[in-house]
Amino acid sequence: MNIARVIVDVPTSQTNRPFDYKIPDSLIGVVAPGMRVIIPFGPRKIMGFVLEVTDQTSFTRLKKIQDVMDLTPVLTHELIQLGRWISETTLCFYVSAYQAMLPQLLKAKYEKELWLLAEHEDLTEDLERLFGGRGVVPYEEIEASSLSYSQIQKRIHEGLVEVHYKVKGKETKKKETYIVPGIPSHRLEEIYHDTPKQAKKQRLILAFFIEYPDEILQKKLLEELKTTRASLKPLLDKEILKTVYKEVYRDPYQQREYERTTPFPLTEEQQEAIEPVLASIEDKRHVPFLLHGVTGSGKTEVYLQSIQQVLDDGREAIVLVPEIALTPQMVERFKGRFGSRVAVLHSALSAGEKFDEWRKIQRKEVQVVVGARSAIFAPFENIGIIIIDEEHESSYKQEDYPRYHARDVAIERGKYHHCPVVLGSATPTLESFARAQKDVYKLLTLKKRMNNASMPEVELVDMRKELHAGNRSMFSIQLREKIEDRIQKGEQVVLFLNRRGYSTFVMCRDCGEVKECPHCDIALTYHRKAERLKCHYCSHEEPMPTICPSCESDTIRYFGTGTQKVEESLNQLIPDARIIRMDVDTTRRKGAHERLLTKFADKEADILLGTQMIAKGLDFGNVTLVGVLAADSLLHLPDFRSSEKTFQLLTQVSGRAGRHTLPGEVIVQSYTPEHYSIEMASQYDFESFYKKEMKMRKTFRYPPYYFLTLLTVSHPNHLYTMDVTQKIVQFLRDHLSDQAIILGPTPSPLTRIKDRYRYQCMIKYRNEPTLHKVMNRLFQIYEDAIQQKDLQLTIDFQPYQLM
DNA sequence: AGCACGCCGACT
DNA sequence: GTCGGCGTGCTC
Repeated sequence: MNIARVIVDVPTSQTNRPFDYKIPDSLIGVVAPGMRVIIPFGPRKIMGFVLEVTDQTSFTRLKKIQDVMDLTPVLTHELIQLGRWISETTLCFYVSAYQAMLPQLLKAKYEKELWLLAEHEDLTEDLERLFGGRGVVPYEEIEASSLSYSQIQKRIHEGLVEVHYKVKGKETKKKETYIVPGIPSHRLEEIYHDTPKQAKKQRLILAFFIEYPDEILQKKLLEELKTTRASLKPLLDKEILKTVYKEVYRDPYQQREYERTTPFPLTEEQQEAIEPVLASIEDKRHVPFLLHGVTGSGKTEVYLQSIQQVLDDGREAIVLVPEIALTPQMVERFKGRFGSRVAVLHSALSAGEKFDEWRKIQRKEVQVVVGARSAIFAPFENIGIIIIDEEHESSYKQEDYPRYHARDVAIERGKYHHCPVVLGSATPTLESFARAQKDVYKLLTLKKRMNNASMPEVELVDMRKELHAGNRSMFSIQLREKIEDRIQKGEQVVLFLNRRGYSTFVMCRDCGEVKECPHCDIALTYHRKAERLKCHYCSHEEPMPTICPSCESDTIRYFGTGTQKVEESLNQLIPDARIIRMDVDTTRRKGAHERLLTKFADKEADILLGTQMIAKGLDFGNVTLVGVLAADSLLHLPDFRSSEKTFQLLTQVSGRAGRHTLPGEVIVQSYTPEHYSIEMASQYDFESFYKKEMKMRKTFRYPPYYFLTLLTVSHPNHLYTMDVTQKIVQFLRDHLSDQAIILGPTPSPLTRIKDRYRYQCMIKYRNEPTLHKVMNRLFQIYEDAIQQKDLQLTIDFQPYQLM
């Protein structure tokens, strides 16, 4: 067993297969499947993942593994299989799938160095200058020097210098230094007596350890005895004392005290919902559940008690929460119940913090992980339940390579571990609800809110009528009056602005010219603070023009509604309102999100004004009014899910009001209040919406009736892009069944991004068993063009974003 | 990816 | 003739 099968860290189709390596004697028994190793590959050294250890190979001469990067495997047997499944179902490279499962910090980094071989007298003048007395220089320095790479090449051939490759990215654990006695305590006393009186500090330290022979943090010891390392050093040198390094975790939640909660008694409805879940945990049976519960119906308590059962059984739990809802409030609920048995993984953590949380999972020091999408890869080995809260959230689908959906991964893992997967939502996706109707998922329903609270009354306001009545502000009379009323009563208001499709663009009032990004076909967004225009797709930036670049008129202005603008007009309308604005700008700094919410919870403000990020998971008892400023801004996006998204968003936002004892009220402003998604959301009528939307999907042949696959072709040359897309469409027509509907080629909704033209082709199908094979063929056919001509093909099976 | 090998044009 | 352009193929 001295041969390792390794996936190399070179994401190309030619290297997307295992390579065999010999395990050197010194590493036999150390190298194990799931470990990262450093291997020679061609002339360089790179990282690789060990898939398996065998004694078979079809090669006569194997290179040796140079070193291991981990002492324990970073991928479990299950994750190795899962990675293969991901790469095959999403068409990505094996390495990319494995990389996606690990924290960023474990990604290998490469460095090249130039090593001097020759003696000084043999050096050419150019090398003398480059090295300047040193033996090694970073490869990048060549660029900065007057030497060209070809000259260096020559020197390498002459044997004067050599290129060395370094792989970085070993585990970086944060360590703390502890001091312990290196000898038994009776000997300490002897030494104490033998130590001369003038060595005052040394005697002090010895006396300390005679009294407390336990290990102590070096920093603490020095502080306590008011001394420095200088007096510690001789004792360490004589091995009377020893240093011990201990790994410490960068725990962002370490400082915080969580109030412990105990299970609440469940309502009858909750009891009914939890029983099948508990049963499947007990029977170790994989059952996918869809928990459809209205906002405030106590889904979380069902999760918590299911997890409790899993922990009592000695198993582990994964809870996925949308990034945006991973608020301190949410974390608190899990930490409050399970304390230090919980690890939290989300994007606001630093790379080091993420790694440390991951380490706790790997070492089985925690049994529960609460996290965003990528937490689905938590390296647990004995999973008892996987929960996906807010199942409908689009953030569970990764939008770049590998394009996996956390829900699919969860179900795949659930099958492996024979455990239930619970998908929870107040507004499930049509896909999931349809599966529940067909009994693919088992449906559990919570119809009542906790504490018998009623759903807040929703009032639709037709903004067209407001406009005709002469109200040109963005607040209807009703909304404005209600806000004033709540402020007077000392109650709080949440105002929601859906920013997408409502960004502030710049237009000339004279000629109608809209300022667009020179690299992307999209309007630039005006940023007030910097007085600049920015592109949200590439990072292009330019100053706000004072005159129109096309007609030189000075009437160029910005339009649209941002949270800043809403805040301003709110200030004018109700001057004594205290407003907290939450958007990307005000929450960028670490912890800002939490600070603002705490402020609001402490009633230091009357109004919380924000975008998407305030739609989820917030729970403030004093909020009795929710205002939605522009309900239909999502509705007009070129996306077949726009109605569904509108319905979901309105339902979620409405759920923010009246969660406790005070009754809540919601005002929804819209220019199309008669649209079924808005009307049905205002009545909390999911079933009717589901039926109506399903009909639409059937008519237009969209999911869940049809599967979709989106193929995007991009290249800097417009004609070439169109041409390739056309050929691809033809190829697909020739190779897929005549049941498949192939749409295209069409320009992508964003036709040009970063100076690349983008065309797409959409495939709608019900059953195409050869689809993956055909797509693979397609990649093979265009492999050369992709490598050499800068062509890009992206394939997204079951896309969420159609852009 | 990154590198070597190899075959063509334009220069000391 | 040779230096250097980049198309082609390989990495256990």
